[in-house]
Amino acid sequence: MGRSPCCEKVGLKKGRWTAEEDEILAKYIAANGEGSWRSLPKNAGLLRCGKSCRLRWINYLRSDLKRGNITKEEDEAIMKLHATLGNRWSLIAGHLPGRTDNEIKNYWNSHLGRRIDSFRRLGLDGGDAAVLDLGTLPGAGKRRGGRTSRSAARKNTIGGAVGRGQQGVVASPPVSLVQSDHSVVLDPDQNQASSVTNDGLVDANEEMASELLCCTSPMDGRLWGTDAEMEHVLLGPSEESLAGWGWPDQGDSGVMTSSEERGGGVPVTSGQEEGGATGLGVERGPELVTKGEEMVGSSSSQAEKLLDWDLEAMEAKLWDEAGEMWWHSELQDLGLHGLADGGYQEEPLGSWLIFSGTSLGDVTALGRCDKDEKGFLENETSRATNEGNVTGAVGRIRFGFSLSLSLYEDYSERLVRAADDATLAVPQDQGDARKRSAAMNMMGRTYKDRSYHNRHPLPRRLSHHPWMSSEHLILIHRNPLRIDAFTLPSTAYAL
DNA sequence: AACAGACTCAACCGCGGGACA
DNA sequence: CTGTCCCGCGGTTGAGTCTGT
Repeated sequence: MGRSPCCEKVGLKKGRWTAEEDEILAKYIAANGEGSWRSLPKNAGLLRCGKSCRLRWINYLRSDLKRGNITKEEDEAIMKLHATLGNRWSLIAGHLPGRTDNEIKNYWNSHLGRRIDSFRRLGLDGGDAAVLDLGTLPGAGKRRGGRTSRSAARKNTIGGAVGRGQQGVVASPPVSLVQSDHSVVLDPDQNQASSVTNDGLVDANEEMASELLCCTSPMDGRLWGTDAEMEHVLLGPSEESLAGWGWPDQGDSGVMTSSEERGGGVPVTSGQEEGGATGLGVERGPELVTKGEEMVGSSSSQAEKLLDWDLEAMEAKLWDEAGEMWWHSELQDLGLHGLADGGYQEEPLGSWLIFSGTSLGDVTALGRCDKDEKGFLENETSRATNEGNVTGAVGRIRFGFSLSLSLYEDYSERLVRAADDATLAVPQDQGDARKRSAAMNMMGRTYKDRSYHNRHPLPRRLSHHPWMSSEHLILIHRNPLRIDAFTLPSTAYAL
């Protein structure tokens, strides 16, 4: 049976609300209270659908709404909450009094995405300084377009002393997962339960969300504390377990071992910290911090199960024949031809698989790279990860460019990243404005190819890993088999 | 000055789930 | 147990505005 419409649509007004309609709605709710949205328009004399009335009230007319721009504190809170709760805007809004889910959603989709683009990055050589602050580049971080002025003016004139009815504010749950050092350490058993039951998952994440807003320690951003958590990230709610893989005991100190020491690749940490300290207490720029340990071959069969995920299928799409065609097209679209003969050289594929995800498990980054590309790609992946949402990213170095490609978003999103990466490749110390301009202009390219979504579906198996957070990154090394996990300190958000 | 397109954000849409008969 | 109503949520759209060329 088809669903009945929420209201009789014929003859109802749509689109922008007028001041008169706002006044009618506000007066009616002041007199009668919220609720009964279906019957409200008729009773109030509005030619609007009940849903539209509700939306207008919730998002605009309520008297307790904050007016004005998102503050820095709110901005940081949104970042942290999103890392934990994902796109559950209503929950996030519940932690930000006076802000609506719609407002936060819009803010995230515009401001924060832009913010991430100005993310300070680490150098390829693991040196001290960030390579480039995109925020200093032309166009970066610059507000363009929009209707803020008029909108703000309207907001200041509309919505007066109307009462507020019940609203779905989420009460802060008791904190139970946090240790005194402010790092969140989960009991593996609880973690298991949370992975299995959706309810547990929601509760635990909300608890973490509340705690994240309470913490002031530099450890704020840490969500993982145990290898058991990583197991669940990797294996999800599956019955399979990595138990027996022989995870070395790291304790909960957060002290991590540099994968550089084991793998001989580019240092993951920036070099700002001697001795492979955690970096979680460092106040300057974002850093990747290794967390994982070497995997020994005794449990390779289980490891192979892990690697036999749909990751394999995805890899094939990305890197095998079809994938190469795709790369070819991609590069041509970007006008990148690298080699003198107009072609480009296929580099030997490395053995690193990289993936990461936003909170609640949407994988946001997947790729693999050669060992010597690892450091930069990790940075790239971390950036993609911090961009959050459902974006997937595949990074690779070609001709000095690191292309980041979205698996889920449309081509324009991918090209923005690619252009952004190209910008990074521009020698800034030379002040070559022309090259910079060319690189930045690539950001203007837009494509709409939704079919890509259908051709490259995300493996369901990788979805909904409860402890995946935008602050974390996992790398799976095939030979020798090893899994590294990285924690991005919360300072990564402090731009 | 005109234009293209980037950007914001209010509003719409479809769906899921709870309540209830 | 089933069907319906209603609410609320998250994703998406597109009008309006601004900026760069």
